[in-house]
Amino acid sequence: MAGSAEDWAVLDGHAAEAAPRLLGSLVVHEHPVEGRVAIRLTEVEAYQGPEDPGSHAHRGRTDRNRVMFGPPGHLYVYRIYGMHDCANIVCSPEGVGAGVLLRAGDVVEGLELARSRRPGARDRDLARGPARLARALGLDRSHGGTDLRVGPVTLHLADAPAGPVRTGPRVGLRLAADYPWRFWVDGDPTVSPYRPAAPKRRRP
DNA sequence: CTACCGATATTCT
DNA sequence: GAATATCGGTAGA
Repeated sequence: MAGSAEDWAVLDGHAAEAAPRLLGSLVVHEHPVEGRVAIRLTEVEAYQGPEDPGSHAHRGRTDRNRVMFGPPGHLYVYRIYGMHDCANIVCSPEGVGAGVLLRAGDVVEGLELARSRRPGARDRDLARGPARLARALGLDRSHGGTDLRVGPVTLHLADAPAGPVRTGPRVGLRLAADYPWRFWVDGDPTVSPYRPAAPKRRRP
């Protein structure tokens, strides 16, 4: 496993400081029968517990978010809009609920397998968006709570991102949309397109 | 490339 | 009962 103990300490502080450090890092899922897919992260978002109205952890511990209140360096997977799963890395000391959402990346190993999991998608779209990334990697809610030092899902921290890092508002949030806690590698084609939060639907 | 729209069920009030 | 850390299709510039 790459990354010294000192490197992993970055996951034990504030999510907004850990997030840019995750860019360029590798997330690997070794599936027992299907095989291995590795993704180099190009876009992430920080969600910092109680001080962040946009975080699932803002109102305290629940059944869904309890993993975020556990030890850092574990996987938090949630379902959104009733159909998609998205993966986060817990980035806070035990007892504090915070994490970093894996928004996009580049498939650097297991291209064939990733393609088979995302039929019809162009290669650069395989992991372009949080639910797409989770799907290309073969992740679902059953992987919630995975220790990323142990597997089958592992994190390999990079020394530095593959290019200059940019910062801006997060995607799809109505609450706290102005927090500049989205981080991405500037100019990378796998970074997801920006979409503002869906406006409140008119009542019938 | 951007913009809009509908599908979907889990989660929390 | 309402909201949602999204995506794929279609339309248009």
